[in-house]
Amino acid sequence: MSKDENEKISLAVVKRLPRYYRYLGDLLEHGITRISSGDLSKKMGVTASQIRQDLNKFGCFGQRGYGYNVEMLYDEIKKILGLDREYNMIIIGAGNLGQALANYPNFRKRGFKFIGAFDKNPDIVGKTAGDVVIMDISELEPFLKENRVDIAVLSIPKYNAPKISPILVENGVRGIWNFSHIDLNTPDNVVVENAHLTESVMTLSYKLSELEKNNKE
Amino acid sequence: MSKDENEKISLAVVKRLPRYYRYLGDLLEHGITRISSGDLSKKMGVTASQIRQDLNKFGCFGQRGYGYNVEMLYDEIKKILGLDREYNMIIIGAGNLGQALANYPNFRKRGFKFIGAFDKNPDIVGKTAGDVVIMDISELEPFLKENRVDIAVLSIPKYNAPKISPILVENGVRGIWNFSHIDLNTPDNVVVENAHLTESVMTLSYKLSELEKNNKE
DNA sequence: TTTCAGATATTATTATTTTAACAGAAAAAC
DNA sequence: GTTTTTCTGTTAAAATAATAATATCTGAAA
Repeated sequence: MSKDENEKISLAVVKRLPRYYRYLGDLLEHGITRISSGDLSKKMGVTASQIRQDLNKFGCFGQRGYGYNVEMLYDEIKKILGLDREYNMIIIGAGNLGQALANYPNFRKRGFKFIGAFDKNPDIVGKTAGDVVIMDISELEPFLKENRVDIAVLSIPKYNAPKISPILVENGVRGIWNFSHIDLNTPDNVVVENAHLTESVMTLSYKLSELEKNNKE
Repeated sequence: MSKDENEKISLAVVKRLPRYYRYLGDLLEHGITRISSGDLSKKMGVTASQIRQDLNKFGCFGQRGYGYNVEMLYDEIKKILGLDREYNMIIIGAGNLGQALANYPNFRKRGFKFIGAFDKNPDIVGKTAGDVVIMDISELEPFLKENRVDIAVLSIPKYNAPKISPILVENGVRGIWNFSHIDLNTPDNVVVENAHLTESVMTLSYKLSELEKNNKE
């Protein structure tokens, strides 16, 4: 590797990696074995320079005069993203969204494995979400003590999240995928990725408003 | 307004607005009528400078020596985000995720109104998602010709998305909330907001890997 | 072999974004 | 009232990020 291993990679770069990964997967599916940053940039609508710089942060994966080997690069990004292992996941809040996630088959394919689901609503406790039976939320803590849980999906109303979050943290959960409309306060040894759908749709409505504003002018 | 109306606001700023909006909503709920950028910055964990600069892009909403009036600022951001109107939405792909979104009551509260849902799976056509009956995908085009649809939620497998997207565009849909794992090519008069959950969870697994890497050192 | 186009790694430049600084207006204190 | 403090809008500086430029390496064809 050409770069300082300890150099902190910016989130902007990291957030682009899954997209590269997706495009490389598509290329693989189409049997394309090599690609240059220039060609990839045309496909993706970004500058070739950015692609080269982004990848170069993690190592020298390309070859001058040749480009990048698709399969090799795909595997490298897979490793960088931590997709070369399995994650045990649980769902907290097995409502509509929680169940939708549990039923989504692609997660399992990528190594994200649901091993439990919890809810406080007695009407759905006992039913299944994906492969797992929904347990009562009171069983969460004992479950955590008996099972290694890497990621908790938090899809509960915002006012409940601050109660649940510490239980997760204290029992060894190190990753939280947060769909609740609240910012979690977690210690440094826990990582949170927010998936705030409401904020996403608000961004869309902003863009729509801008569009209409410009049309009127 | 202090600024050039035509100045293009960067997406980075826009993406922060919903979060301000959420915090202001919380303040309102707690009966707090005024707040300074400094106090808000402590709550939100961002710099006061950024808050002032962000807000100032849209107007002079604050008052020296006083701060910001919570309710007034809340309403202003609401307007900026285009949340002071209703949006007619449809769901394309009423699988687990589509149904979860249709059933989420907060959308309606915010003015996002589902008026239709479509799927090609005959097993679910005829069932209801939220308030609407799921129609066969063949009815999409006639539906669009008869109803004003502002936003289409695209939650279908990626290989179907390129077929559907032009139908939406040609029939007047101007906003697409894209959950499909593909980048849509749409003309300038259409806006797309991607909600790529897979990319989000990959970012989480990256963060987890970094965490573990640092622990080992 | 040698040459040369192709393509990267890397450095330099430019643009954007964030943070800091501060003058001045309003509110609060006295 | 007057003074002091608060707190914004705005300008300036610093830090990041994106783009462009370039030196260098590779592989293949002549």
